[in-house]
Amino acid sequence: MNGGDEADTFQRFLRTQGLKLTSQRGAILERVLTIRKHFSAEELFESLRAETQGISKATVYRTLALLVQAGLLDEHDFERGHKLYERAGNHAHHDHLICVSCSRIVEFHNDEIETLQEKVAREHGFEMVSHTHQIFGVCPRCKREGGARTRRAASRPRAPTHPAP
Amino acid sequence: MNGGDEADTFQRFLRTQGLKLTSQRGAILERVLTIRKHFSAEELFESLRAETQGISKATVYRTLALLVQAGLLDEHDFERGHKLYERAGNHAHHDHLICVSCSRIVEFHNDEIETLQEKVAREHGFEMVSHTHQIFGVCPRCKREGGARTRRAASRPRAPTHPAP
DNA sequence: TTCCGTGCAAATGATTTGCAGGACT
DNA sequence: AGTCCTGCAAATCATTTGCACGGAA
Repeated sequence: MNGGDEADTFQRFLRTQGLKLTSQRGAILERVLTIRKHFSAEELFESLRAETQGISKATVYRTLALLVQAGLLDEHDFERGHKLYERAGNHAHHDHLICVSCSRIVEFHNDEIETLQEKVAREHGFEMVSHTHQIFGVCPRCKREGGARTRRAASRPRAPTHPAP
Repeated sequence: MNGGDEADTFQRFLRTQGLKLTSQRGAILERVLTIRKHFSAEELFESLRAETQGISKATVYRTLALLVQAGLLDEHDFERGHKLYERAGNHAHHDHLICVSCSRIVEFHNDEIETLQEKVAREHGFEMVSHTHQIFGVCPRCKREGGARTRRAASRPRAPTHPAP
């Protein structure tokens, strides 16, 4: 579950696909492993552009896809037209609470909900494969401060994509 | 909860915004009210293009946004880069089961999950505003038939955006 | 008469892809 | 040698927007 393991996992994955571990892929993996929060392809690209002698955006996108396939990253669709990634495997499965004011993301896990989901799927004859569960709300800090804070692009006040329950 | 009501609601909404109920907006609302399932802007546009003397795609997009604001439609982000809409208010709140094979969408509602969500939000100090909950799996028909069926674009085998739980 | 709306086409913006020269095995 | 890769730029694709003319209140 440390970097070495994940480099090995990636290495192995690439081998099974007849692919190679290039310096760019190595640099991307290494950087990705240092990021603790959710990040976009763009952010990763910017972060790499500086130091490493430049990795193209196309390669970042291509490598992120590989890392997702290898099971090292999870991919989320919190905001339309803007995927976010996070390290997989270092936490147990979790879903997300998202602040509608500052876009902060907090992870949560609830066994009862997990169980109920399975049950719902079963009741409808579905064999559950995966799920997405996002709760949108106002985080404690924004409630306190009045909510004008913006961490990521909460500027365009994206109406929550969902009706209030 | 019939068409008349919703036309009134829209009319009223437009008035409060200083907007007008044009023939195009009327035609779009009318058509939208006849659709029972989830639909995309593109599909709505195609469906209108035929009969009405042609409504531009831009107007469809603009009007869909108004209908969402007016609370007459709910907007969902099931597939990346492809919003789907559905009539609001005629069913109680619900979430979705989505077949990973044929893209069929089945609605579900589970009070226990709803309650637990509120609880999770509260425990993290969030004031819940809305949520999105999608369960991906193989529907009964696809399980039976082997799953090669494609209703919508299940062609590009969009890897589920989420890790298996 | 005065905004509001519409259609058209061009602009977006994240992501993807075609291509040609490079690199690793 | 033979693939696999990368960087670049051009291509996608759903959605949005700028403009100039037509229309409802």
